[in-house]
Amino acid sequence: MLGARIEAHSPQGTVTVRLVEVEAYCGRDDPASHSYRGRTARNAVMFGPAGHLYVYFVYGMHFCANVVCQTDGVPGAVLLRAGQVIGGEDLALLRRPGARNAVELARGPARLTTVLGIDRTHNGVDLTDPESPIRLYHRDHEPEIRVGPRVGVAAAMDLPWRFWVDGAPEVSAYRRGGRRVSGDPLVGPAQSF
DNA sequence: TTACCGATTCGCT
DNA sequence: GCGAATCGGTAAC
Repeated sequence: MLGARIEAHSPQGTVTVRLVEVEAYCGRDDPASHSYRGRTARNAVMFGPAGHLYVYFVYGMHFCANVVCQTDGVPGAVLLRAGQVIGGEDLALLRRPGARNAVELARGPARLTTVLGIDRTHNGVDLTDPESPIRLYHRDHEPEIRVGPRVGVAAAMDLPWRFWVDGAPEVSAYRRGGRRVSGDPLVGPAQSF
C-alpha cells in the first residue's frame, strides 16, 4: 500500500494523498490490535471483507483510519499513518489551518484523517467502489521501503510492523508506547530489518 | 458503576 | 520533554 493513492471526495472538494507510512494490525495474534479480544460493535468492520475502511475514535478527539486487509471473517487491518498531499492542497490547508507547511498536512494518523475529512460516518465504506467518497488506488511504482517498530504501541513492541517510504519527510517521529518504567532503556526506531 | 488509559496532537517550558 | 484535552472501550470492583 505504500505509494498508493487515497482520494477523499466531499461537497467541499477532493483531497488526494500518496501513502508514505502504514502499520499492520494482525487480528487475533496481535495484542496491540483492536480485534485481539474478539469481535465487538466497534471493531466489526475489521472482521469483514478486505478493501473496506475501518475508522475509530481515539483520545476523545481524533479519528484514525485503517484499510481492512484479510479475507472475510479474519480480522486484520493496516493503519494509515502518514501521506503526501498531491491534490486539493487548498482544502487540506482549510481543514488543518495549524499546519505550517505541506509536510505537516498529513504527518500523523489523526492529521491524515483530518485532511481527508474522514470521520465515523466513513466507517465501513468500500474503498474499491468508484462511487465511494473514499477511494484507494494502486500505486504506479513500488517505492524504497523501510521497516521498524510501531509508533505509540505498548503491546508487542517487538513486532516490526511499521512500514514507510524511505526518506519521506511526512513519516512520523518514533514514539514509544505506554508508560516508561524507571531503569527501562529507551529504544529508538529500527531503521531496517 | 467506576476507574483507568489509549494505534494523538498541540501548546508551553 | 511534559501535560492537557476529551470520550469510549475494557476490566475490575
